[in-house]
Amino acid sequence: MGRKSDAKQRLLDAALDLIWENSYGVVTIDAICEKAGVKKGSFYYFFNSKADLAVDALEEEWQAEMKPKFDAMFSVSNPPLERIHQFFQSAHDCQAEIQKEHGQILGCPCFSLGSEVCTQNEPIREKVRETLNRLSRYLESAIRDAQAEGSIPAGDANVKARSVYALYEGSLAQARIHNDLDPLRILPDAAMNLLGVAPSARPS
Amino acid sequence: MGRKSDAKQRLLDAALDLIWENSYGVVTIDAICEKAGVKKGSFYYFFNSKADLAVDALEEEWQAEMKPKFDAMFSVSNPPLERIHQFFQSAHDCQAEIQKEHGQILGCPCFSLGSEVCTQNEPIREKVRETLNRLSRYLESAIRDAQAEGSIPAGDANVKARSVYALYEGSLAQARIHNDLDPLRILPDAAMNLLGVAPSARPS
DNA sequence: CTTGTTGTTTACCAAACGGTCAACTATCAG
DNA sequence: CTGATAGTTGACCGTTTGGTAAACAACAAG
Repeated sequence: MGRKSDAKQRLLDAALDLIWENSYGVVTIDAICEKAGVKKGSFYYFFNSKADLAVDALEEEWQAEMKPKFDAMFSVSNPPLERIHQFFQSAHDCQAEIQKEHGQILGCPCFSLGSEVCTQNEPIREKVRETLNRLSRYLESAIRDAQAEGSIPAGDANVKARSVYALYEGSLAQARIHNDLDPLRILPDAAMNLLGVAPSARPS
Repeated sequence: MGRKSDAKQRLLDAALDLIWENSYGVVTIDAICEKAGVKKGSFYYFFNSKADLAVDALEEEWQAEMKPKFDAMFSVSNPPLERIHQFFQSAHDCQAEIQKEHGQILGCPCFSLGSEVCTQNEPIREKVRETLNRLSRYLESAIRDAQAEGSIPAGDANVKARSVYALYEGSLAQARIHNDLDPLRILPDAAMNLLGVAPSARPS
């Protein structure tokens, strides 16, 4: 019934790319349409506004890219400290690859977008919050497991997870601002310090 | 010789306020002029562009607000751990006050602005870098002093400072996104954990 | 083949935007 | 008083922007 098209998907991809590389405010609907190879009339057939598109793009990105990746990375079949370490290592490796391609470290699209528009657009803010919370929960669970096996001192796992997560996002943003991988190189060690893991007990 | 005016200062103040509360990209020159009570012709008498104004506003903010504050806070007459603790405590207190006034936590204007425009405007990026480095140096010096007096484990003070600073900025941005003081409440403790300070040896 | 549904295109509009300019005004030095 | 200097104003321009609407094209089910 009716015509088929991948224009909506192309719009989602183009929008995320442009916003990630630049910023939400500076990316125009016209620019998204041009990058996606879609006329503006079609844009408004699929979405009501740029904010609408952004919310959908964030959800898409989580479902298609991030969730599968984190499900694998935080698999319970890995030792908890290994999961956490892998998480930070992967942040470094991903951004290194992005820097090779774009000549620029781009950081975390969700966090950058959230910090930019959280005072201006409630739906986007809510979607960002949701995504960040989902991510933080992976850390929290791994921390709890690490505590259970005794490789991390006791204490509120939720609080610890949010601290570690703040360190993570802060390091990513710093890397973006300086276009320098260094903050991400020292990140795994800093995270272990923050969690109180003895240097001798750390994954490589 | 000639006419006197505080229009330039009013423009700087208005721009910083608007960008801080919203974002760089969404704030128009017209809006800045209106808030400052200045006609657009005068704007272009003082500045060449919005980016120009932003660079000047950042420098102004550093010289007039931040530098004096940090010079006092990181005074060598305070014990080093006290300085660091006070730094994080003040982050909480400042944002609490802002939240009372604006109904919204605004975070660090320099970091938010930097993360937003660093891929689009080199002069702003450079000024942000400079400001962030200046700030990080206060931490680095305090950490070095703390190590010298033995209240913090040894290790590269610069690396430690940048980790702590990433935690700081990440927590501020998180507080902004969630409009929640919680990340800042747990920040002082997290910083002490990150620095490896024994719970018994911490400032109140 | 027809008909309803889904998607595409083009042209268009009004508002907002960045930026310019020439005329005007206040102030101070001599 | 007279310039020169520093700052102000309002009108204006071309472009970009978000947003609309109506005609058109592909497709599938009956």
